[in-house]
Amino acid sequence: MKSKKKDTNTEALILKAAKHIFQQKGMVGARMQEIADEAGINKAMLHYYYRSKQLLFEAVFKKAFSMLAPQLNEILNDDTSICEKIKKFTNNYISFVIKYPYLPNFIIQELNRNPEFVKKIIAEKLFPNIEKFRKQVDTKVAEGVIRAIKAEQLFINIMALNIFPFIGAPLLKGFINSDDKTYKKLMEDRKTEVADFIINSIKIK
Amino acid sequence: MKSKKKDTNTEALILKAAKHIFQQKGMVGARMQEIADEAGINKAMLHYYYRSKQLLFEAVFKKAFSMLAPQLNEILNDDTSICEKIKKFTNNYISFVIKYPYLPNFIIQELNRNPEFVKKIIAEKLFPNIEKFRKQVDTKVAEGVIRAIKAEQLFINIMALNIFPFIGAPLLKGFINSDDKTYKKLMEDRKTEVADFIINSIKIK
DNA sequence: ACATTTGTTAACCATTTGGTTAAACCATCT
DNA sequence: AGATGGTTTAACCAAATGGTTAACAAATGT
Repeated sequence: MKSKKKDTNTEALILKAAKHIFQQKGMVGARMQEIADEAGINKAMLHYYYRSKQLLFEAVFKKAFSMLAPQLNEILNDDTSICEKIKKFTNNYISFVIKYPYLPNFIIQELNRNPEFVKKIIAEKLFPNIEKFRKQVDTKVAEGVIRAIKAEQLFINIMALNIFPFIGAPLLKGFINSDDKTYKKLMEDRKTEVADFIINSIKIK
Repeated sequence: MKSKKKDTNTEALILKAAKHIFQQKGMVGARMQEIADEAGINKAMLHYYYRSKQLLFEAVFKKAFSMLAPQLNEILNDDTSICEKIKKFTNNYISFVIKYPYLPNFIIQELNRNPEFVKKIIAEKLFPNIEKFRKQVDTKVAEGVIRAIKAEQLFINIMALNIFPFIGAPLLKGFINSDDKTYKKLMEDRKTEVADFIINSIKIK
């Protein structure tokens, strides 16, 4: 495609700035000029490297999604027991989101804005699949190890308990009357609390 | 009092159209012209009745929030037992959201865009409070009726399990490979499934 | 009946926004 | 050195957008 020189890679610089702005303000709220300013370069460069706002956005979105997807593979395509997976996943996922707090909200907000985008991503194989997890759950239910529950519902519950507290943070902070520090502590506690909650619910004692 | 002008209340017409557009596209994505078109009136009327986009938006947001808040009072300020509350709330809330599917996403998206808004709403007393619920949970934990869990965490879990499946629908539909009809069936099932899931987790048997 | 207030409209305005252009810049090759 | 070709910049543009204005229409009060 293009050259080899340059130690300051403008293309990567743009992507980094775009990631920051897009994840904070969303596709419609972000301004090309603001991205250029953040990258410290001329606005025309954005179009030189990425042609349009839409294409720049898609580059950012795909990169964000490709960071999130592997986290989910942990629960969908791992070979350990269900309880182990849940423990490992909740612990790792919450650490992950504390590190990248804008990520889940960004992805979900943009998917809601444009649901057709999902098909595009599935077509590019970035999407993990639930099949393996479903079989494992069905088997364990049949064996009587966990109580009767549909794999889909269990999966939705796991996602909800892990993801929502971050997306709904402003709302939840209002209800439970806590400042940022207190809330962050609650999230830290959830690294084990969530797994316990789920396992307590499904495990037959 | 009765006349052509008055039996079609323009102010209410605007609010209805604004609700529709804002909830679908958010504050930044919505266009004043589009709202005017949807209401079938001149754009200047929007400013005549609501002065600015910001004020029109706030009117819509407050109305939306005041619809959601009473739902939550059911779990925070009701006098029945915890299990009863959870059952009643999940059933009612899911029915409510199936009826107004854009509402939770709208509120959460806008609160994330502008977290200071929370203070404004709290100041206007639209916000339910967790205090009563906290006392009830603490008591029941002490009595040994439910297992040890912090009221805040239980509350977050209840919110997450009820709200997230709607906000994260596009994402979840992708993972579990289901079309709109199948997904809606899953949501219907959750009216009882969610309560069972929670109660199984906290009740001491 | 007429004046005043309230409601409504089309045309207009200033600013912002995504996107383009033409010229300049700069590293490399001959 | 000069030509070459990718890279960068300032200036520019057309469309869109939130908001305003002035004139007009419909009610209402006196």
